[in-house]
Amino acid sequence: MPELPEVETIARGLQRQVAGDVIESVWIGAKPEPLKSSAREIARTLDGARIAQVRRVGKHMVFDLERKNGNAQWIVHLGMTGRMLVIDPGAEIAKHTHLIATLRSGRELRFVDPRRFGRLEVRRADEFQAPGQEPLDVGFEIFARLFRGRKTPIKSALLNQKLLAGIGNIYADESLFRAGIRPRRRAASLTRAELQRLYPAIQQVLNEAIASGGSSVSDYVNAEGTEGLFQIQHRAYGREGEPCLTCGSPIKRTVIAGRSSHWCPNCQK
DNA sequence: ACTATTTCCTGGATGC
DNA sequence: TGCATCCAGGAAATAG
Repeated sequence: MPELPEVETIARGLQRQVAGDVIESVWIGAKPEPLKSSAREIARTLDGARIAQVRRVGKHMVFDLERKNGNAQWIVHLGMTGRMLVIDPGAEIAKHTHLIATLRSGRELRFVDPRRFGRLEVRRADEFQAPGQEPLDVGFEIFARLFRGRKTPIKSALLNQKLLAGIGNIYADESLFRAGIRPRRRAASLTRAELQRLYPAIQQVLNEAIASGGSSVSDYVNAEGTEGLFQIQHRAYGREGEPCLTCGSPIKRTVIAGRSSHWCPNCQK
């Protein structure tokens, strides 16, 4: 499931491969995502546009587009199973391909998403903003203030994109494990000392995951179709019943806010 | 203003 | 082997 490190990896790959390229034609399938902009509007905006830059904002990918009729942005959210691939036109069209952009270089940009939780949207240039703070950029004081007065479990707060943009279920569990904090703790109950552990834990786990090309748990691959490697370094997520790598206690799994949460009953307080 | 719950969607895993 | 059921989860919608 693409979270910040996976989206960052894909965006870097796309920046390397398609920045400077020009979209010459656009096909949108009959049953695409629930689009946030109309199919016609997306096709019209992409058609003829030069891809100036591809970058990540939260869990979103932003294509900055240069157009004769005014610059624009193509914003892609991959949801659970979305893939944005650069492929040769001859390649077979995978099931659940919802959009194909033909590039001047002769390649194709294909958006594939079986579960259709992804979202596509176009906007005028510079309109799109992250819904919350970037975890890798935010300063500690602003970070600490995000949780003040919040009764919701810290796990839910970390998943709330309006607070921090980019953290999903895997990296929330991994960050809380590293910080030694139980996922069900009320966000406001975290002491300053705990916040001072959580803040670098989030940044470390995200940076290590980016360095490993992300976590491939189910569907995630980068723009070249290659899987990430960080899943083998998970210490909590997906390890229910397995021994804690620190103390040996079996990792527990509980459901918080409808999401499975993995934690060590001994190391996390 | 918050918080919790439900809904969307398909493929893979599981159970009988 | 086949069929039904469950589960995964990001975020918007809905309910409290």
